[in-house]
Amino acid sequence: MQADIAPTEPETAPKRTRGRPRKTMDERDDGNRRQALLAAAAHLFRRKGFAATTTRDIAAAADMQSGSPFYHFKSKDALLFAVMEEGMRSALARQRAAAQEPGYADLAPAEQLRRLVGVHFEVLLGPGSDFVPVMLYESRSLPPRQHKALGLLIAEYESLWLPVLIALHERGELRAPVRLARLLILGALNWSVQWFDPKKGASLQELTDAAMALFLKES
Amino acid sequence: MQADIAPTEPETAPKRTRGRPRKTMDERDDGNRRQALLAAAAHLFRRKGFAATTTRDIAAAADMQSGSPFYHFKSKDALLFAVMEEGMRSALARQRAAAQEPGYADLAPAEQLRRLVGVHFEVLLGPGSDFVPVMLYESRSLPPRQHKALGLLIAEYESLWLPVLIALHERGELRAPVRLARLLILGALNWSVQWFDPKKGASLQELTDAAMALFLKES
DNA sequence: CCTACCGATCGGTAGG
DNA sequence: CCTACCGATCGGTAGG
Repeated sequence: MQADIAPTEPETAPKRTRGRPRKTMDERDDGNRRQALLAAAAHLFRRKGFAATTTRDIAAAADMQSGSPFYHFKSKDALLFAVMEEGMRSALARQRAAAQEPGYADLAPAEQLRRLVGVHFEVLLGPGSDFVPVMLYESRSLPPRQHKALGLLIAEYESLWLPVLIALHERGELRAPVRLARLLILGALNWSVQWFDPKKGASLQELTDAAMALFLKES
Repeated sequence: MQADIAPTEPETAPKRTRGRPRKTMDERDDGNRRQALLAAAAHLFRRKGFAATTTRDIAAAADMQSGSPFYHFKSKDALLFAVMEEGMRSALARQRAAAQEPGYADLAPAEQLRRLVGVHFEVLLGPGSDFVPVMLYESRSLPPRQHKALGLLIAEYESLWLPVLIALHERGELRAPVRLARLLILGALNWSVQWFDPKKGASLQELTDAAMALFLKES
């Protein structure tokens, strides 16, 4: 997802033994400093929350000085919004890609739901998954205007689930009312951000299986 | 908890027409100022988050001056912990009361789960339900020591669910692995804090029904 | 509990 | 992007 042209580091003299690596030319000219800021912000916002994270924290994590984030982003709010927007666009793209794989349309609804759930867990818990969790847990920190803009993307994402849930409901494999079911199901998945530990416990595959077993009558 | 020997307030003339009501004798002597602070803090922490809430905000909401909260609580952290602890103790007490109603032990496991779910929704979304949501969504703001203390109460609360889920699993009414099922189920319920609107949409009863229909094979 | 206040920190900016 | 800096705000305290 992220371009990561890792340069060699031509430091002529090894001056430092602690601290993060100093920026080299390659890194600087790259125009990827904005991405570095986004990734640092996403990580810190997820770990400490938006309000408790300092723009100085973010700058340091991206190896910059305290004022430099404002060269790339107008404000701290703008950084938050950019993180969330990137998270949602990426999530949407991944779900759409999964739905466009050959043969997807012929799958049984239960199998289609399994794909949705699996991709959702990956987006929430897989590698590089800081962006969407920030979106989920910090949206109240957004100014109203941007909150509304985000809402459109969220609605789009949720709309991907509806036809599948309707089909399952019609077949009797999902008994709860469809719209409430969607809220409850997404809640069950989203909450995993709070407790999932990649270093121990279940794998994403096991999680997906458990969710399917929990929600569906037959599968 | 704190002695509160409040003097009478000999205002000879009514000077104000705006602003929240001035404390009267009854309110002041009460020793309930601490409770007022707790309720105000819970409300604001839930709405804006812990870090984004100012001790000045809280003081104003409890009709005090900016320094006064620190007469009742050692620090802002202490206030947060008190909110969370009260929330968990109340939730535990309500679940235990529900489990002690006559005939509860003879209920089918599905019916016992329904009680657990119903009380859980009330604790999260019913009147005066600011305390537990704060606990759910702000626990990362707690210092480690208090985070651990809270963890004990949470474990106690979760332990109430296990026997019921095990019984359901044995009967084939719950197919997912019990521990994962508990995490997913509580997640589905807890997430309702994000979207539930008491003024429109489903009632708590409908929510409970939908959750039961979603999770259980027969009921 | 209020008054008056302090030291630290924070988001953001000018100017290069 | 860095340097140097500002104004505002914040948690907390002394002293009554």
